[in-house]
Amino acid sequence: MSALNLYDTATREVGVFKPLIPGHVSIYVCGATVQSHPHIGHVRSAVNFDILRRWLTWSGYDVTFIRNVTDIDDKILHKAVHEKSPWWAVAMKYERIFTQAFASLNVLPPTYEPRATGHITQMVELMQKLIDNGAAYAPGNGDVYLEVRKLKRYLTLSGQKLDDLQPAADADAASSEKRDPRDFALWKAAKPGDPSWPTPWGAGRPGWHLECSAMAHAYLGEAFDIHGGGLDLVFPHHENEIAQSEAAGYKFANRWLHNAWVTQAGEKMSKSLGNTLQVETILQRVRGIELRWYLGSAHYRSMLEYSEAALDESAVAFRRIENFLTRSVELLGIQPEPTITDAFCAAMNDDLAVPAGLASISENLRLGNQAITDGDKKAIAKNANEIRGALQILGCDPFDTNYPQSASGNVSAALDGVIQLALKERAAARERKDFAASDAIRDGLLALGITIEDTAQGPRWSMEEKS
RNA sequence: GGUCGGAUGGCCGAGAGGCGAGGCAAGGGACUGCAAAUCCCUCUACACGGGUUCAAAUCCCGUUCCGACCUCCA
Repeated sequence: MSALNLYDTATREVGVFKPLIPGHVSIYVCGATVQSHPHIGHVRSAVNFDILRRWLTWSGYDVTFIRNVTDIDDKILHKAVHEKSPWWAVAMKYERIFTQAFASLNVLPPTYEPRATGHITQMVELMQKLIDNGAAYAPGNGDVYLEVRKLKRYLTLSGQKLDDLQPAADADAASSEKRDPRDFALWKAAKPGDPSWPTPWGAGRPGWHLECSAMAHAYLGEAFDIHGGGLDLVFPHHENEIAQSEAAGYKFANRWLHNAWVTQAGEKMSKSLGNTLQVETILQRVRGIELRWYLGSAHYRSMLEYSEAALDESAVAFRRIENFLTRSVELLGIQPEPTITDAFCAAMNDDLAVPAGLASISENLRLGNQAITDGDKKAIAKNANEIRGALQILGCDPFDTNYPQSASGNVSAALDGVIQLALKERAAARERKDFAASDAIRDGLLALGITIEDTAQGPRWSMEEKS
């Protein structure tokens, strides 16, 4: 088996992945700031990292996967005013919606999912360490800032130079206590009415995603293998996490992975552009497993240009695969045993080249369908096993009970009985060449969403499933 | 202004010096009472201009266009 190669944003190169502790992989992924409904860009990120996680697990690693929830920030407070609801109620409401969205796409729950507000103690400890080290300062107004000029390695992830940055909007030095306009707030002094927690420097709340540094350290220690997130987090979010963590003496992340966006008309999906597509909306069009197949099918570092046509096409393609697996179960009487082919393995090991893996699934599908025609049970099983193995890594295994399964036993048995009666009538009509009658039965069933296909093994029926 | 990505056939989408990934659509064929499903065959390509090389979609230089980030976006 080839070794896993992964891209690293810090070096901009694909290289062999070597975990810090053999056999174990620690991952921290920046999760949601729970201030609104998830759009499909959010869940793409989750799907991409879920595929990474499943692949690592399949490869034999023991994976610790931390994905945080940021449940306190300016936007949440803003939303709380807007929704006339306490900030914590807003955060919890959207957290639940995110969790629901992840679950409907079969994104595995993280090993642990820490919330920012549960880690104020760790943040205060981290700030104390930074102040003791001379990297941060508290000017006395309740804020705590990181002094970026003191950091030699600042901005190495994004490859920028401090002096080239456009000055921040709040850079009017007169009103600021900052020593440099580019210094960023680790902690923000409480404004009247805002939630706050006590610290040695005054009551306030977390500033610039201090929580990610604090929580990554709390659960993964001084150093960990992979830090992930969306491409737009590279700067400033991840730069600042690095700055905070390294200035505190931590080694922090060994490797950085960033997923690209879902775009529309070439533009990133974002609230400010008003072009977001909510997960709940898309799930009225396709099932969760189909949305996941669509989002996972592009390479994680490529932009995914959304269109309804592409989504529909992708869903149809998935149903073809699913249909083959269903037929293989009908013909063999057992569910496929997941197997990973060399081709799929090589693709995944090449920086998670899912599109190349999809080509190998296509090959399996072609051979599998051929095998059904030939009645070659051994070949049917082989290809079904290999397809199911690949689908399992992609989180799109139709037999996975995390996805809604078809109707309950006795209802579907009754339905099957009713349809078999109709099919018997149709067979009799065909026998006496009364095709008008036989087609009427088929059309009638089709109108109910039930498709009849005549196969070498006799007629089979299927019903379109809703998510 | 700085940093970083991208442009591939009708469409989607890989590849990163030689052998035209794959899918969808289209056309033809097989099968079928007809459908559906399935299989087989065929077709179309690397934004532009130079250069390096025996060989460039791939490397180099330049150009055009598109996008992202530059202090609370996945």
